[in-house]
Amino acid sequence: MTMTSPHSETSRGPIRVLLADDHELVRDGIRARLQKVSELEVVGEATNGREAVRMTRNLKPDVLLMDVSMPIMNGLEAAMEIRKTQPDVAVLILSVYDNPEYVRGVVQAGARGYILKDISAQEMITAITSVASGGYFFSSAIGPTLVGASASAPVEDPYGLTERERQVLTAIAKGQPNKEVAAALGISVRTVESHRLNLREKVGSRNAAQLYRVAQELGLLD
Amino acid sequence: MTMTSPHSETSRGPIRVLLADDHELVRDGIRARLQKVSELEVVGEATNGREAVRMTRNLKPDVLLMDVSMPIMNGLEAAMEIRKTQPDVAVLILSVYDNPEYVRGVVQAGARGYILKDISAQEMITAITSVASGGYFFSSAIGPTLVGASASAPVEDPYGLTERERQVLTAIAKGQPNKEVAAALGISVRTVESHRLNLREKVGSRNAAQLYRVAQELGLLD
DNA sequence: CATATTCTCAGTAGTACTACCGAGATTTCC
DNA sequence: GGAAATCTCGGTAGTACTACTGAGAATATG
Repeated sequence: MTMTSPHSETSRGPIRVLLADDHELVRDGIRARLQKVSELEVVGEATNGREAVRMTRNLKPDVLLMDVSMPIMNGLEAAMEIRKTQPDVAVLILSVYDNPEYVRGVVQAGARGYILKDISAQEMITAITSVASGGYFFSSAIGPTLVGASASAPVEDPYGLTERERQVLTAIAKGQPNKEVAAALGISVRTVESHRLNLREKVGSRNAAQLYRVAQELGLLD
Repeated sequence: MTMTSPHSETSRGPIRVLLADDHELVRDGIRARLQKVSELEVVGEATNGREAVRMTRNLKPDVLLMDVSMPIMNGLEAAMEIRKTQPDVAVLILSVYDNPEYVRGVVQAGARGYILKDISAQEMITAITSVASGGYFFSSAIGPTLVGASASAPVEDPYGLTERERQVLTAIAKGQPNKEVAAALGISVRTVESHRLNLREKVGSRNAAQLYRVAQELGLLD
């Protein structure tokens, strides 16, 4: 609700950007891109999270463009630290993962945006401008996960569940007791129990309460 | 994953914007704001959702800046229609509600952004540029709800749970059996059972599997 | 101070789930 | 054709959860 004095490039000169990435090549690439635009100014480069936090304190940039995976302190930890100590700095997370399980955590960590490394120069500039002026920006590929749903890609099943097991899991997650699941699938209660046992084994949960989590994780509940 | 040919103002002239709001005053205000920027061009104005859909088809704007509440067809319905028929058009939703229960629905409806009417001119321009270039944009006030959790406001508990009940629910959702919950809270198993019973009664669930859902809904699991 | 709510705990009984074991039928794959 | 996986079902036993009733103690609430 409370705005943290967003940057407005029409009023206060160029947007000051601090880069944080452990790969020099990437930093050079970003710098090359941003140099072409007069509204943006790269004021420093950090090679890990801790350095990013320290440099943010000293340089007071408008935007911190930061990779997630870095040695010593990763981007998420750094983002959390900065939210606490330097809330005026807009953190824009850069990641290679277009399977963005992270997005939720990223926003919770206080970041103002999440962009992928395959983003175009134009989009990157737009993203920086967006977060600098007080908004949240996300790459287009991120969209579906913003609403929690797994959307198009039904999530690569990390547990190796069979089709039948998924059916049973879905029913269980809806709160149906074994008896009803059995009736719904036209099999015996014992069979459902078997599936249930296998399910818990495969996903490593101790009881029914946990199965809901897995069902949701697998996107079986939309 | 698939990009829908995002607009890039460096390559193809001004961003073509279609306005949709049932209040002329608001449209005039937006138009006045956008006119000051050469990269933006207002190509038309609609006064309701149906008109917005039709004009989108004819004018093929890059961005449709649309109010949520409009007569005949509201912004959400229009957004869904446009996603189906004109997926290349980026829909940016304008709303007065800073209590953004809508955000989830807005994104699901296919919109690429959600901004509040108290937004500054600069931010509005940034938002339009953002969605035009393929990203998602959200006003800063929207942030907390992006992650589902209510962040600052601990979610209005719709069930009227007591503090103790929330503690028990949290433990149950983590998969702990009653015995462990009892030990963790320093009470007897019977008491935990009582709480559990009351919980299921209050939230209307039949078994443990469902309780996880509620715990998550209440934001007890972060 | 009376009332209500919350939190605590117990008895009793029934239902549901968990944990093993084994095993036949079917399909898939090499 | 044999191996492997899947789906099916049963026995037995123990643990966990559900359902209902009742009730004392502490804490708000009026």
